[in-house]
Amino acid sequence: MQSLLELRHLKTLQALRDAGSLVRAAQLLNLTQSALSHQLKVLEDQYGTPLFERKSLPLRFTAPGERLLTLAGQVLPAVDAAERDISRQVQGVTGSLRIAVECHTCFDWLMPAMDIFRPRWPEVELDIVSGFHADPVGLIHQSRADLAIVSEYDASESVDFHPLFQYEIVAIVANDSPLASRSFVAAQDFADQTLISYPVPDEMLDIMRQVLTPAGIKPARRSTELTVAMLQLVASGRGIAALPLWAVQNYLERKYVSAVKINAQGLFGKLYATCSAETSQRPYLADFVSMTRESCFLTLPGITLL
Amino acid sequence: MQSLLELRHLKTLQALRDAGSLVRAAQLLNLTQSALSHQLKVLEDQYGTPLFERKSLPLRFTAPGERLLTLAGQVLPAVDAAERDISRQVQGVTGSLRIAVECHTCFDWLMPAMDIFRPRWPEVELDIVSGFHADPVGLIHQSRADLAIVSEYDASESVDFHPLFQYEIVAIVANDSPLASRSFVAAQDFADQTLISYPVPDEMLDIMRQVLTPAGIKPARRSTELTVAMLQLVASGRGIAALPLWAVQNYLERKYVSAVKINAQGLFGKLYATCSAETSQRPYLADFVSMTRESCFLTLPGITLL
DNA sequence: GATTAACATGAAATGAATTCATGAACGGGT
DNA sequence: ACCCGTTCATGAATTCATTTCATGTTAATC
Repeated sequence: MQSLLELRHLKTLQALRDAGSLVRAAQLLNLTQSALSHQLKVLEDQYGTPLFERKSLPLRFTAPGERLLTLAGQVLPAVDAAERDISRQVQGVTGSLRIAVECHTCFDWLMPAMDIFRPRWPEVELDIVSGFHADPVGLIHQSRADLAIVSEYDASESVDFHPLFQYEIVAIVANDSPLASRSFVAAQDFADQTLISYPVPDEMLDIMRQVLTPAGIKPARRSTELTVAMLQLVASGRGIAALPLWAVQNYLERKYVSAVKINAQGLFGKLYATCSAETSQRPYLADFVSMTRESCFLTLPGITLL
Repeated sequence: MQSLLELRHLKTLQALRDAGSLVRAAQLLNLTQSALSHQLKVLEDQYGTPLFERKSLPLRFTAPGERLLTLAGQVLPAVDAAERDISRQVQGVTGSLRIAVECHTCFDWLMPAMDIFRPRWPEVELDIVSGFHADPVGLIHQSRADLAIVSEYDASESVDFHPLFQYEIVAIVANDSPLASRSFVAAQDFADQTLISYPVPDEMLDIMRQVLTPAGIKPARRSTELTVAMLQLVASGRGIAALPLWAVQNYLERKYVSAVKINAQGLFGKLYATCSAETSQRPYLADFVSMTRESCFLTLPGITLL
């Protein structure tokens, strides 16, 4: 009758609470739903009590479940802290993490992620390489950045790619637009529209790169830096935009504008963190990547981890 | 590069510190020395640093090793506490643990063990059934005791046995006795001696039961309640005693008396905790047994866990 | 009533931890 | 100095636990 509780179980319980369901928790942990189900069953058998109510949404934990979550809350941060301390003892970690971004919306999740990172690695110089760069990988080679957030995986580059997440990009149209009631829009629907976008080159926009350019369609363009401004233009009938679903969810719920799927299968943007092989070794890099994935998964609605 | 640190590893590290060597730590954990060696190697590879110095005695930990020990010190008690809380939530634990002992020396380790137990299970009524009983198992059947400490394993009894530990029983003789220089003594050597013992029936003394009675030897007896008094009698040449090595270690180091092995293979006393099947289920019972084994192993010199 | 989403479950497969069987290194004793 | 006993390391085999796969069940939704 030995305790077979392990840190793994505590992590599962926390993920379950944070993610709200076994399926989502499993994504967070890079495991299958089945694995978690088995794991929890073992624990419940061991303690002779259920740990959470399966039916209810939101998920509710039983008293023993809550007790284990409390335990996880004391234990897991302590473990994290200890492992970071050891990293410091072994290789005096005093590096830098200068991040280059090529997409505007990235800031929405990058800032919170950086805020979590900073106190965890106080001695790492954390920075954003200002401006939007068409070739962020170049910045890494020139040592002007340590990490770049990019939307394409290119195995041929001599850098490491760390998958982050995937999100759906939807067409944003005025509520009274004829497109608003369509089940999806295709490339041709953009032909006679003004595409409202961020002020970046074509090849940095997923909608151009993945949909319009391949179809040979080059709509009029109008650009602005701010997402709200783009939505204002759309709402007032000046054109159509293509934005991440998570970035506009709030406005959709308030029916400020309408969203339509792009193509029958939908259009998806992917994000990777890329850095030199050397940077990949740094303990804080792995921490940054996994922490970012986690915090994005928990805060951005409708994303999928890669 | 996920953290593969688990509670198991923290337990190993603590056992290593407490036991002072891999071999002893392995006994404490019911594992082989090899298992621990592999476990630690994995950790050291993971962190890229040794965790302790192998050569030095007493064992020394490196800074990262110490850091993990600190972590273990915060984490493991918290885990213990959480699991006890859950036991209470699941089955309101409000039982009793009345312990019957048949051997005098047992008190030496039983008291400290009880002192550790009490704060861990405040709601369990902890007691010693006073007096020495020839048939402690009977007390269990009569519900006059919940747990008995016995020295023989008898599978035919309708009670559960929980092995505790094994210790060597040595013959204690005066320093100037001719027996003192022998490499061991046998049954015949007791024939013309006075056996100094606790005031209990023959069948409760290992030396009688296992050595003298089988050989048909029945020496004169003289008895006293106190171990020191027995040693005093031996030292002044009044006879010979047979006592657990761990109980007399102090006196041997001060050369107050001499110890001699009994028979070529040595004489070993074994101890088991026995209780009803029902009592075995109680969560605090398992805790008492494992805690007792551990505390005895760490404090009594020269014992082996069963 | 079909359809989707979430969880459970048994069997198979994977993978990790442990043991077994050694070998090397160290530290007394004689 | 040389054995002898002890401790730890190591590679291969084994055992054991965890995870996945494939599928079943249930509940909620349109």
